Amino acid sequence: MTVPNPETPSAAPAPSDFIRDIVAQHVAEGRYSKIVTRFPPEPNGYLHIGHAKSICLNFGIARENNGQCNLRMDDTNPTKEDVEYVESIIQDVKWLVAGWADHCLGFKPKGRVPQLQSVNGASDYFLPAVCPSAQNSDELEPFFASDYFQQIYEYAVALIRKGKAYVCDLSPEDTDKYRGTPDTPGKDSPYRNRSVEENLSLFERMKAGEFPNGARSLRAKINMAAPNIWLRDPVLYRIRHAEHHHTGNAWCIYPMYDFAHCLSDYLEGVTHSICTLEFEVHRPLYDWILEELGLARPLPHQYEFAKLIPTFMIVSKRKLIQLVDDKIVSGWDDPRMPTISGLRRRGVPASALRAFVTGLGVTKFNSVTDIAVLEHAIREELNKSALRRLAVLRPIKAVITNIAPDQAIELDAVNNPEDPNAGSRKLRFTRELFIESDDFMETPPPKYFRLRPGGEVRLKYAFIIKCDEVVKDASGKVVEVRCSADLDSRTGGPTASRKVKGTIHWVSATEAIDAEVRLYDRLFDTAEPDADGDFKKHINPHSLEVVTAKLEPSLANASSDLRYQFERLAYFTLDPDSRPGKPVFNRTITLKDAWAPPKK
RNA sequence: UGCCCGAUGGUGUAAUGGUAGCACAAACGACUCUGACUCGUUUUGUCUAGGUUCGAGUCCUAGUCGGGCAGCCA
Repeated sequence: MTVPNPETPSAAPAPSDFIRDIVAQHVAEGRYSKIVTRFPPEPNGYLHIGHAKSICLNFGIARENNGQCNLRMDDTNPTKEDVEYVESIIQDVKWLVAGWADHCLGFKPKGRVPQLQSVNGASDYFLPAVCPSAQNSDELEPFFASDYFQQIYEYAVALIRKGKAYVCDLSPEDTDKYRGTPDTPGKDSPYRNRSVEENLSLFERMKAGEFPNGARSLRAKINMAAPNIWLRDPVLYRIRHAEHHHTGNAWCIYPMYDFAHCLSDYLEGVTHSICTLEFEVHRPLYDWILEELGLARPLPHQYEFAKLIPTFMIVSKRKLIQLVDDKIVSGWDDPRMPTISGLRRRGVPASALRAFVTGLGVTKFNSVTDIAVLEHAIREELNKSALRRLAVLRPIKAVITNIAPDQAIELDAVNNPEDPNAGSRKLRFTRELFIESDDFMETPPPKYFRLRPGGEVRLKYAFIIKCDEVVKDASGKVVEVRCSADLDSRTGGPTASRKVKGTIHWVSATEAIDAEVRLYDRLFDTAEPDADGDFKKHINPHSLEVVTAKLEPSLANASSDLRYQFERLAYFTLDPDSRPGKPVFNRTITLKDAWAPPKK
């Protein structure tokens, strides 16, 4: 059975942007034998919605060009990284890409490191990818920059031999001072002109662990007066006596991002290295390193785009960590978090996330994306796929006085009006019901077309009822409404077509099940929570409200693989906290509500 | 007063020298056994000043405004 995939090129035009234009041109020129991109997170936090944009760009380009996109841990800083993050990243990427670009997901055999090969007579390291959908993925793993430490070390030695790198004894503080500022040139390190032999020996001793952290570094010898700060003899290697999550204690010197990244791209045969705008000024260094090394195969090139900044969210790993550590949220996967795992738990389908980010486009303009665009993408997807169910979040009792206490009337209810194949189910109508407290008002404002004393309303899939009597408790609060049903008005009945303005949802009080329902809302109450640098001041106090709701009985068998629309309310998904007989539902997003009750 | 990048409705984005279009948002209306969905209508835009050209959002020059860069972070 093949279901038309709305994301296939035939159904929707492939996205176009300045990076895809460049790739298309390279394909036309036959510049590379295969288009290879990569998604290279540092495992020092969970992936968030901003990463989703990068993932969709990199995997999208791979997919559109029969290429591949390698997942690579950019793990060159042992003091900040952890396997917990490695595992969450793998899970999140697989989830986002599943059924869309998993055939392009580049992994490698476990433990495999770059192999020496001969290219045009030159020896050359290379580590090709395999794509897991075609292989046994238990034997595969993502790429790790740390798997290349030996090769990267050898490249450093090659640079030293060329006189293009030197060991510097300046302390980190002095290195800063010598660097100058953006508008004043730096000055040469006193160690800049050491002999190749001395550099080789010192670098070897750095590797052997003879020096403490910070005592020496390996630096590229470029130009201390360069207008671009990153060309002022940047540090290539630093000493870090620390255990690494992937390489253990094998190394005490670790390459810096700039040195490791371009070489990792090269080793994997990456053709297009796509990153965010802040790396633009690093590009000359990226190119310098690869060019100086005289490598055998075609070189990768770096392209930059503007990252995603959504309103009502913060997208900074450092700040996200604070939300977790300060227990403002329950964890990285709290459904209010902008993390991929949070969005997943919230009930956002991967396809909606993909549709959202691809609809954004790719440019170099620093923009702010209205959260409404994300919400629209979620509703659009869920409207097509969610099963409709009846549920009452804040119940008040409605007694239908002309139904006998032991009577139960079976009714048909459509599962999804947008999808005829979703079928229908039976609902049982009884004398005692619950209706939404919002759906009854004793003294309603104008244009309120729900239930009121003496008024009529249709109960969805059932009868038109009339409110005859209102029962209040001692404090005057309405606790029950007593109504009579027009028994001819059920679907298909003689008076079914009677015009009644309002239709409300209901559940049988005698048959409904209880469930914990978590009503999530935006985590922040202002569009740009970090604009004043103090995002914690702007936490929305109503970002989570928990209610015990009354659900139609079929929801006892809800599946965590499915999405539900509680009619007239919102979309929901089952939370992993659910236990047999004790379901927990998360509100993904409300339905749009064009009715604005008059404000007092 | 260094270097790099950018600027199109409220927001995001398209137009690759030839009618400024699309989406979201907003407003109004139609439909409705979901005040949902769907459909229709409407409002709002090329940063400024020069120049090239028959013709400029697009090319050139200058300016203005915004972002990035001074980690042995990535």
